[in-house]
Amino acid sequence: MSERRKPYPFDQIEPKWQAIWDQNRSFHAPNPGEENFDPAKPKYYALDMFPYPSGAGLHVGHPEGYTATDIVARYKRLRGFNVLHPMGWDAFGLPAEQYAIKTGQHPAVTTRENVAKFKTQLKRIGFSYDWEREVNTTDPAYYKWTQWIFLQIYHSWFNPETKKAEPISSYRGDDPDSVRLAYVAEVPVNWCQELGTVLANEEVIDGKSEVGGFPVVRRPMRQWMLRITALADRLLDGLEDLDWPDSLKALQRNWIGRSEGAEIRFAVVGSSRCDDRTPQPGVPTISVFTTRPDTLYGATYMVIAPENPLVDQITTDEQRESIKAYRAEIATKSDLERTDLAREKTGAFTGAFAMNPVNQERIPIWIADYVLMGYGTGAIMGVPAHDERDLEFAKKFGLQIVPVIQAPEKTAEESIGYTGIGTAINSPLLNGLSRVEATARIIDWLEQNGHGRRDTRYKLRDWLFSRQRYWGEPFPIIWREGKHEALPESELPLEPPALDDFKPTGTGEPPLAKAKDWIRYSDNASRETNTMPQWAGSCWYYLRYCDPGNDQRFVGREPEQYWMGGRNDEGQMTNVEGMTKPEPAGTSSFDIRPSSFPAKPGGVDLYIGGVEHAVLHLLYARFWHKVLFDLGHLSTPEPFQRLVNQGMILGEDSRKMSKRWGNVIDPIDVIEIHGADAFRCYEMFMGPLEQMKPWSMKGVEGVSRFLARVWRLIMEENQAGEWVLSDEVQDVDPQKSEVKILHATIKKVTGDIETLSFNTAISQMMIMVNALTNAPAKPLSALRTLLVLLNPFAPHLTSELWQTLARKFPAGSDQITAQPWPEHDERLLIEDEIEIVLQVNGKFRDKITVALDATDAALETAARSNPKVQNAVGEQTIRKVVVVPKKLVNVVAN
RNA sequence: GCCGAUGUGGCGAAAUGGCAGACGCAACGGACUUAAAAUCCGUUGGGCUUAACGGCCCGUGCCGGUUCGAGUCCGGCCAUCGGCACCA
Repeated sequence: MSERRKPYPFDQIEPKWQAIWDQNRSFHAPNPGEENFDPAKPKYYALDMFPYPSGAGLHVGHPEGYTATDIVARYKRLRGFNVLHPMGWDAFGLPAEQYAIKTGQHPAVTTRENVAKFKTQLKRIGFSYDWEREVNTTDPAYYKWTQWIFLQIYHSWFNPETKKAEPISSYRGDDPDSVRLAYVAEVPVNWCQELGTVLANEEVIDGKSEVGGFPVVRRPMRQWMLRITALADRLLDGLEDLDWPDSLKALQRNWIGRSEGAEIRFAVVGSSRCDDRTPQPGVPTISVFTTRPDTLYGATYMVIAPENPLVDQITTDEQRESIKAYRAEIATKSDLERTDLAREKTGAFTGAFAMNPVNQERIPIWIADYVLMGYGTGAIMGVPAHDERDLEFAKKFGLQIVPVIQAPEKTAEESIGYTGIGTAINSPLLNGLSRVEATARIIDWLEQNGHGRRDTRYKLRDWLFSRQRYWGEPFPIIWREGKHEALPESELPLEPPALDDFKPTGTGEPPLAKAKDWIRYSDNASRETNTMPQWAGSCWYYLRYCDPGNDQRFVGREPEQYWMGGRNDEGQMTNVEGMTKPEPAGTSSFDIRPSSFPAKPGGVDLYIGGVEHAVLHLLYARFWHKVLFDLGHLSTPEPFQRLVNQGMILGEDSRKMSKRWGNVIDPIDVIEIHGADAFRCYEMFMGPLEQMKPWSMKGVEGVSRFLARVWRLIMEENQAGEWVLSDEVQDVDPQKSEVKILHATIKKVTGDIETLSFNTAISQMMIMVNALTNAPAKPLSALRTLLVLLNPFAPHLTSELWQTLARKFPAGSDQITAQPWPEHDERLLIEDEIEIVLQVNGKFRDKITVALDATDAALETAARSNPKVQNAVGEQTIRKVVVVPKKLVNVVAN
């Protein structure tokens, strides 16, 4: 077969350089105290979301973010940073186990194979990972520390006074188990029969499992929970100083869902007489949560959730049958049906009445499924005049509607249904007040009279942390006489038992329960049989990278403080004490000087990954990080300072890549044809990183042509068809125009890498290459600078060309990775003559070339005398002339 | 319904409030070649007009506003995508 001629020999140079990088440990980042550690270098931590190594291998979506971080990592190294750029494997979890059940192969085996496959593929793309720091969440040496961190959480509680996680020993109450950050609760969970496990709320989409799309039902079970809600405020407020996309911060805020309002207590009163206002003996008051306490006078009924246990206590004998019927009807409905917004409101009257504490009105108590047991107190006050749902309900059941907020320019009657900001009416204590004033006053009143208090509620639920699966971290917990206790740290890691049959039992009992010997801990104690969810390992992997081999601690203090310790970015290196770099080491391998840099909450300088992890991984990891920070194990309150979501890459047909459409692109196929450098550059040239964009093979060819042009700037084919250094490459001074374009390119590429605008950086380099292509002599200095600029994007090609140049023209080093990043000289960008745009009434008419120092008056004169300007002005009178120095002249006429 | 993105040629996209469409793809024309591929050079938003050089008008989802000047800023719509959704 006649092999299609390659535009340049990437198939030879790419493996060559990958081997050299491996041998030279080119991308190994030394830790403080290690050989070759240079304390004068600032650190930079560029992190990718590590992949789940599936059997399918990489697709083109994976390397998009990876290429972006790799470019930044290589760029920062050239700028003199000590760069941490690691990779690892998030390998516990459902898909491996599902596959194992299907094929009978142990998940450890398939995981090993898949990791090997992924690693080979990643290496072929030429990523500059420090593979000596590779981590794998399924490695006992790794999950030993996942289990250890769980124990730290288990041994902690959230102290509401300090607003911090603290060791449980600081808790003064009598029931520590009720406040632990890891606790056991009998809770209604999302049970998936098909997967044989419970799932987190986040893993359930529209009543179906995110993995597999199987039906999910609610069912009460004993589960491990993590008290993430205790940190809700901290997680919310901590977003403030992070360099994350606003849209992503909004997603997290939304998910946490803080609502501020009041809890109000309503006494249940006797139902026998219509004027009976005495509290029912033995019946507790009903608490409601509302964000609109200012509408309390308009509360004309109450609704409690059908599942609320209070229903049994308050229902009157006359209503018992209809309540029972309604509850039975609700029980048959799925969550999906129940939350169908289009559905008409339903409900039933309990026969009981409550007393509105502010005006002593007797109001009926209903049950209805539009009130959810899981939010607030499972009961609401109905204010039909100023809440859409309540209004709909009140109209349907003929309940009283009293307007208590007057909308601007409307009558009281017209204000029914108004939910905006207005003035309080029909509310003796509040009349005339604005919403803010009324809310403050009624809360004061409630607190003073013992009817309620200020309160904040969250949509966020505690994190359901246990799974009934085999392929996950076992809990380091033992049960003795019905009580849980921590496994001693000395017994970590706790490895799962070797099981031949790891299928789910189907009963909700975890597969680990089958390992009778393993479960038995001692005569009177047995092991916990649940496993942790997949998110556990990914909650802290970025910390392990800092010190992956440490067997004494989950991460050494010094490496953690070095890599995570604030953001030592250049922008901040100049403004404190005139310092440009951390001072050289003293007695320690380096000095930690937290005061030297303005505090940044996050430690990782750049974190790139998919937006699908916005509320799962990114929230969980922040939660663990904050707990570990509070407990004194970490030096920053947030894990990730700067976060970017790469956009999805679609198939050539603009549909989501999937086997179903047959539009999946395999990166290795692309690399076979065009080489890794072209693949990398194309992925970055497609468009803005954050944007969703379709793949185009033609586009790859275009970028490949660009790289071939770079190659041919420097190489030519001799008679024998071999590539040799071109005679046109000469050690001459570049021409003036070439100097200008060179410095413009340095400026553009440098700025664009900092802002991750890789597409425009590449386009500028194309412009420069196009300009050099037909130059009779190719100036060596310009070529060398170009190669350094292009190196982060196309590392193999530029390494090879650099080395080739160095043979004929010896430079400091024949390794391009040892070169400093070039700096542009602003003076070389300035021209002596400058183009001025002439406009008439804002419309472009002509452009003229004038001396750089032309005065405004001279520009105006030139514009007025320009024939095209005169023509456009015609008979009109010139009213005004706007002169923008060095830019344009706009003649205003009419 | 609420929150958040996005809307520019045939396509992917550029554009500190100052020449809209850089760069690339596709298409077309030319050079080289016996020929093709590759490579190099050129044209390429739409319309009107000129024998030609050229000239003129329109154009960044829609409507309005601010401004000497708006793809960009402000207000109101429409469409597409994503997230949340009876959250009190």
